[in-house]
Amino acid sequence: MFHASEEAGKPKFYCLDMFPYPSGEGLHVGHAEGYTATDILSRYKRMRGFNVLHPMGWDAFGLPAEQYAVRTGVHPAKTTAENIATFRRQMKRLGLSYDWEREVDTTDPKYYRWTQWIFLKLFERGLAYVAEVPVNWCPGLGTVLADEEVIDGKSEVGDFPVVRRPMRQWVLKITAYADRLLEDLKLVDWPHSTLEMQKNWIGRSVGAEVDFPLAGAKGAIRVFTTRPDTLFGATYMVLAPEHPLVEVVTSEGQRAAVEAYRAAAARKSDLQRQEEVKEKTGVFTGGHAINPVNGERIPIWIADYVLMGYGTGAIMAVPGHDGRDWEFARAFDLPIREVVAGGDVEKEPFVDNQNGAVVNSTTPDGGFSIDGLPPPAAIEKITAWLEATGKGRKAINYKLRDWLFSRQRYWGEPFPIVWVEGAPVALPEEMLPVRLPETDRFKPEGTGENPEAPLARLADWVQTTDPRNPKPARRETNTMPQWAGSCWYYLRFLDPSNDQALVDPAKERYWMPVDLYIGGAEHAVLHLLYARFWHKVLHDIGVVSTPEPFMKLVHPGTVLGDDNQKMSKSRGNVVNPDDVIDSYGSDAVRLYEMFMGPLEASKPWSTKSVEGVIRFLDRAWRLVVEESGGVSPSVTADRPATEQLRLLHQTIKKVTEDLEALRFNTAIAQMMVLTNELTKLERRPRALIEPFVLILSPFAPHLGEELWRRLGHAESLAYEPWPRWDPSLVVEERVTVAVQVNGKLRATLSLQRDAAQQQVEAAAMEDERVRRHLDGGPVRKVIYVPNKLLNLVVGR
RNA sequence: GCCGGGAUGGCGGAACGGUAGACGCUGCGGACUUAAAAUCCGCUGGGGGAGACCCCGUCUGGGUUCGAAUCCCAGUCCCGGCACCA
Repeated sequence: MFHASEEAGKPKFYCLDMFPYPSGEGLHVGHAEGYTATDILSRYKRMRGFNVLHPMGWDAFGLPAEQYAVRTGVHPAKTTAENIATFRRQMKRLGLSYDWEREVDTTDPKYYRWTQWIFLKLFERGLAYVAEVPVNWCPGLGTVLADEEVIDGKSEVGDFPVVRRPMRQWVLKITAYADRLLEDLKLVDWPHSTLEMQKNWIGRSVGAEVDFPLAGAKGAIRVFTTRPDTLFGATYMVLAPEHPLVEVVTSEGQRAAVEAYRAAAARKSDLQRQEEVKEKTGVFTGGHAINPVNGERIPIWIADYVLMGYGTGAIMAVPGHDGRDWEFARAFDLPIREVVAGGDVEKEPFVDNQNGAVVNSTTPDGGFSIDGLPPPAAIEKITAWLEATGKGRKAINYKLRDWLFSRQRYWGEPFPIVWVEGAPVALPEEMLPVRLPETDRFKPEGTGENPEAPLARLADWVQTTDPRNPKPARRETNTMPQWAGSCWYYLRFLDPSNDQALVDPAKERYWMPVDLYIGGAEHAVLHLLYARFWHKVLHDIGVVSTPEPFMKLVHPGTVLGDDNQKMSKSRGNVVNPDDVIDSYGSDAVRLYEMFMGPLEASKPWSTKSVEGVIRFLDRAWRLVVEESGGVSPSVTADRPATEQLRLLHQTIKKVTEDLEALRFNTAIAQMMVLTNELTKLERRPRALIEPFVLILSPFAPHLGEELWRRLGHAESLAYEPWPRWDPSLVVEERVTVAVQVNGKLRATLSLQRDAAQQQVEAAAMEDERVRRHLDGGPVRKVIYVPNKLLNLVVGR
């Protein structure tokens, strides 16, 4: 019934929900909110003549099913299939009009074959590589985690401690796309906060790289700074503890202290590091470097407030104009020098990079100076000079790191990679999919010292041959993270059973991009950034035609418990949609989800208020059906009165406009107004009732269809044309004009529409409530807004 | 600390710079009923008044304007994100 196919000449509408991880808990009322919104819109768009694609699928690889398997021995595939069945049943019960022929499941080999295929493309293009990288190792989970999966030094899943350690891992070069990921945010209509979060996550900053030659040794320390205007204020340098030059610069006398500090830093968990942010720690290396702008010999320290992963892993410290350097200098009694006037650097760092004037910044030979300039101009001038003299250059840095892409888990996509003599070799496309092998041991048994993925134990599977020749090879035993499958599922919906290509190009061009994407704000940086990255790679290799996948994005607000707290089992305030449907019906759940408040706002669930929307649905039912079940005799073939028609058309207009703007709550309120009026009538013209049933139907499809049938229609209303409103019928003949005296409301007058101003003034002057406040004084000024308001200004 | 978003009756929420509180919940009163439920009708921001009406009111304090919930400035509190990113 809701199958979509490409139809030339019909406008398309791709309406997508973020597909869920099918957890054992089943659907909750938070899911139902977003799904109802897209469903209402899909139904509305169908009636507006759009060719609507509205699919659903399962992000079914994931940790909970695997952990359940570890505990119980039940294969995750089995658990997953059961959970999917539950989700599907609940969705059907809610009347969600998905095209179920397009259902996809990321754990299906026919699906992950193409996930693996995309990985091969990434590998071919050098965007997937293996590296010894410092990773977030989570002993509790026996696996590594991406930065984004670590919250406050603990795993996002399970809340286990996480430590940093170097490990050989697959990494995707998302940083190669940093600029485009940032730039193309201009192309999409997304919530402001999400755009900001992505921008901050990418974290582009413009500055300069400057080389500080070592004193008494070969080489130089390269630093990145956004404040080259403060170069003359650098009084010391700091290397990250892991920085390779630490070996070189450390003096014999300091070696023991430096080694001890490095060892301690390596052992620290992220959590510990964070807790210690308040107090700066560090050790002098004994080495010195030469400040290239003034030839000064400055000491080199190591400290863990400098991170190896950002910039060059080394900084020039300008304590006068940087908060962290200032604290460090105070803690270790290092000199603080003012090079931008405007504050008092003895009391606090002066970090304003817009205002102030550069001072003490002239080369010893007097040949170059930025003194007197405000920081922005100084930055420009000195950067050009650094470049000209070969001491440095303009540079751009990103906070975004490459994406750690391997996990030591069973329940994920295997990599289409084998290892031959220590080198990764891509399997040819024809060998896909690389199926996940069967096992009954799901637990990662790795330790921090010797991480071992569950797949590594399956010797028969691991041992294989080089695809190019008979040489022995070992399979990659890590699996992909859960994000992999969700990076491109919106493309598979377009062509879900194609075994020749990820998606047929003609279908891709027809449906893409996604017109409306609804899903949780918790994916603002993770899923949405990764998916955009893959999409751009697919764009580069010609698989997709659009630069961005999701044009409009909306995050439904969190549905809170009736105690205004986040729903959680421990609080006991979780509402199960199945229960609510049992007692009130699915149309009531749909309607209430939308009536609670604006889609994007967080709002508390109130079962009491569900009864309010039930009353509305009952009233709508009784407009048409009498107690015996037959069509009510009050439904007549009468011509509706003008006033009745006006309210109908006002309602059609408001509901239509509100739907386009996703204001479901106010659309429902307007339909309640109409219902209340129709209820009062003893004779209800069919010409009023039928359009009302049609505009109600996207919200309450079960009720809508039933009423439509009883009104004598054999066909479903799902593809009936959406009612139109007549603009001339919408305007009222009589209007209420507010009369103010000095801006305060004193009276309201009911007048003929478009009355002349003199007429309105005259009527106002006669009104006792107005005259009383005019107090005999002259009317100094009159403001008149036609059909709305008259403001009389009196007094001096 | 930085970034983003909020704050309106007893509650959820409406409101192009122009009648604050639509719609719903709750509560109160009435009709129907032997009675109750359901349903239907009315009232329901605070204060004063017999009433006509009047005063106050959209987090706080200033400002712009004939007129501010709405725009500007300063602040308080709440929610979300980031957090030693040089």
